[in-house]
Amino acid sequence: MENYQMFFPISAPSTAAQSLPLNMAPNSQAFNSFLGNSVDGFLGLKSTEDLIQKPEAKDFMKSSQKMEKKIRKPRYAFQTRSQVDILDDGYRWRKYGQKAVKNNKFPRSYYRCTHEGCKVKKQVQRLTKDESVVVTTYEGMHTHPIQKPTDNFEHILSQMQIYTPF
DNA sequence: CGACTTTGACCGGCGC
DNA sequence: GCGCCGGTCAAAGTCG
Repeated sequence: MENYQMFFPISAPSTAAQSLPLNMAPNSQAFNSFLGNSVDGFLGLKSTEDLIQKPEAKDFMKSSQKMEKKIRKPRYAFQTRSQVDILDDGYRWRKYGQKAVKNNKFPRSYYRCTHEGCKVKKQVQRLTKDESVVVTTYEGMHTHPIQKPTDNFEHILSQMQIYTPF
């Protein structure tokens, strides 16, 4: 259970970031325990894998984007306690939208990775229940190295204000 | 001047 | 079929 810290898609020291294909979905037994109310700091993590696939049979002429086989989108949600919405994970994000969320007075922000050919998206939103909690939902995987001058892990942790109960 | 935000419009899916 | 809703586009604005 203490291995969840490697699930952060952030610029962990050197190799950890590259070997982070976010493949924690298969045996996600352990993650269910996160979904309850856990300690402060890292509040939860869940993957919504198969619920996302759309029936896009008729979208075959959506020419602008090549649809590569069946597009199933695994999404991974991280809940962190942070004062700021922008959790700098080492990648560069371009904001492309913002919408109000029902039952939530805070808006949700939509970001896309700016790397060429990288179609990773993420959404950031806060909980109405507890406005100090930020939910970041990642969609897709990065297939390229981190673009920023790598921050070290501790800097990021302090930025996210995570602590572990160990 | 390039990179990124902002923000209303637009669009497709879905429920009624 | 219509209207709501969640997600995306894109033009204009902002910032370093």
